[in-house]
Amino acid sequence: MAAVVIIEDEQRIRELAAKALAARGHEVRTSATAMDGLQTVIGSSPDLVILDLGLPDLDGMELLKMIRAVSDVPVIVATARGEEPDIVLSLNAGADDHLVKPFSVEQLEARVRAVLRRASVAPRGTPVTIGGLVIDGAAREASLDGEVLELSPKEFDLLRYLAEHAGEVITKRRLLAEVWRQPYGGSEKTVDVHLSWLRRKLGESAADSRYLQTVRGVGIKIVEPA
Amino acid sequence: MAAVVIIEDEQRIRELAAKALAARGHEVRTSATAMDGLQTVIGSSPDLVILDLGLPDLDGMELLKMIRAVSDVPVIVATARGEEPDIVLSLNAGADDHLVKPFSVEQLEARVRAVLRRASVAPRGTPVTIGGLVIDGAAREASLDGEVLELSPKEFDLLRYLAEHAGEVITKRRLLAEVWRQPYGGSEKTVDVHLSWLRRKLGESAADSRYLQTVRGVGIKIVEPA
DNA sequence: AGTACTGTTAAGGCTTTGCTAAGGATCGGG
DNA sequence: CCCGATCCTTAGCAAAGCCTTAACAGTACT
Repeated sequence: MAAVVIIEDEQRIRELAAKALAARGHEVRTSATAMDGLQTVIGSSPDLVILDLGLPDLDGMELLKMIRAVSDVPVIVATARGEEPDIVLSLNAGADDHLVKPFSVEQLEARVRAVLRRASVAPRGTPVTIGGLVIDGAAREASLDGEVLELSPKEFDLLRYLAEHAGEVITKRRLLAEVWRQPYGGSEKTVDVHLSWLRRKLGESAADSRYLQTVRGVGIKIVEPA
Repeated sequence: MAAVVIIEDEQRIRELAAKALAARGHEVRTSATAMDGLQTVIGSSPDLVILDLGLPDLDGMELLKMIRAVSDVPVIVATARGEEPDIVLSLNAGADDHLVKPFSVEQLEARVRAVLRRASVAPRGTPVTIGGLVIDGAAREASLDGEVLELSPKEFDLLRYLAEHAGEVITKRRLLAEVWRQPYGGSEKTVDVHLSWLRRKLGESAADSRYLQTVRGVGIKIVEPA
């Protein structure tokens, strides 16, 4: 299925989670400390990390940032009830989802499934093609009708996300959550601006667009031109 | 069933409501304060929130706005008798329904059922087809006999709602409640106008209609043409 | 014929979106 | 460690599109 690293100091929870995920066919590695966990993440390039923020040897948020510094691997953070404020911080620091302890095995599995599904939509390797548009996630390069586009990082991420959900209307809020990794705050105007830039680089405008279609009152979608 | 968060400072009411909903098979979490409530909502991603507007630590309306800023979760607001003006404000602020305290357990259950049913009707999944009409919720696109229709947001929502209840007569009030999200105020005339536009775009008129059939004195229904 | 309900059209105001520009942050090179 | 370049965000205005209200016309029951 997928390789998962669990970083959690409480033995009971660690083993419970490991067993549950292994039973679902995942390849699980566990670490009881932050330092060991970081090594494991670096060494095994997992598809998913489950990280307890309340580790004894290092503040979990720090570890999260360290992981983020070396990898884009999806991270689900776990906090004890009462530490909820950390959740928002961690999501802003790049976590993909969160669990509040104590959590049920079903909860865990559901979150893992959701995050893996979200992540595996981008099976880094196969470029996405929409009409004359080719988006190569591995090379981080996009081209239109054979011509390479000069996109900024955010522009590329935005285009890729839309392309991976081609034909589907995406709200600006969802883009903020998925592309900007800001599920809560953030201004939707920011998305407008990046969309405008993207349109320009794709050689189109809002009025005359081949790929990027505004759906007023809802959001935006990318479509294959007629 | 569904995960419900109850935010209510009066212990008696809180426990009564929690017990009633738990008995109906819901997974219930409760909070006595606004701040705890917000954390719980963020932390547990519930399917429904029941919110008392008369909280001690923060104006309920503020909390409602904060919840709305981070989530589309349906919210039922509760107010004490005499605070009715707040109801209108709260509905405008994004509440989905309301209860006036003291309320009976039956009242509560009925509202919860109604709101949950409403929310789950739209599991944006596969396109709905009625004769030559195809309504694709994900793409927010409708087509008639293969030709894409240019619909405004409200027109699309209206058509989709009717299509999801094909063959069933829907009152204008129900449309105001479900499509316009205005269970109380709002003019039914508005519905007439949108229906008229919809008919035009479907290439029909009230007299000669294939899909949209008026049922005088009751409402409107969409049918598969003979 | 009267009445209540429905259909249609037009106009005004409001919301949403598009785009430009400026300020500040970040990153890399020197 | 500093400087320059790039990029992201915020702010603001202009334009477009949409929704509601209102007024009037038509239609089916009584």
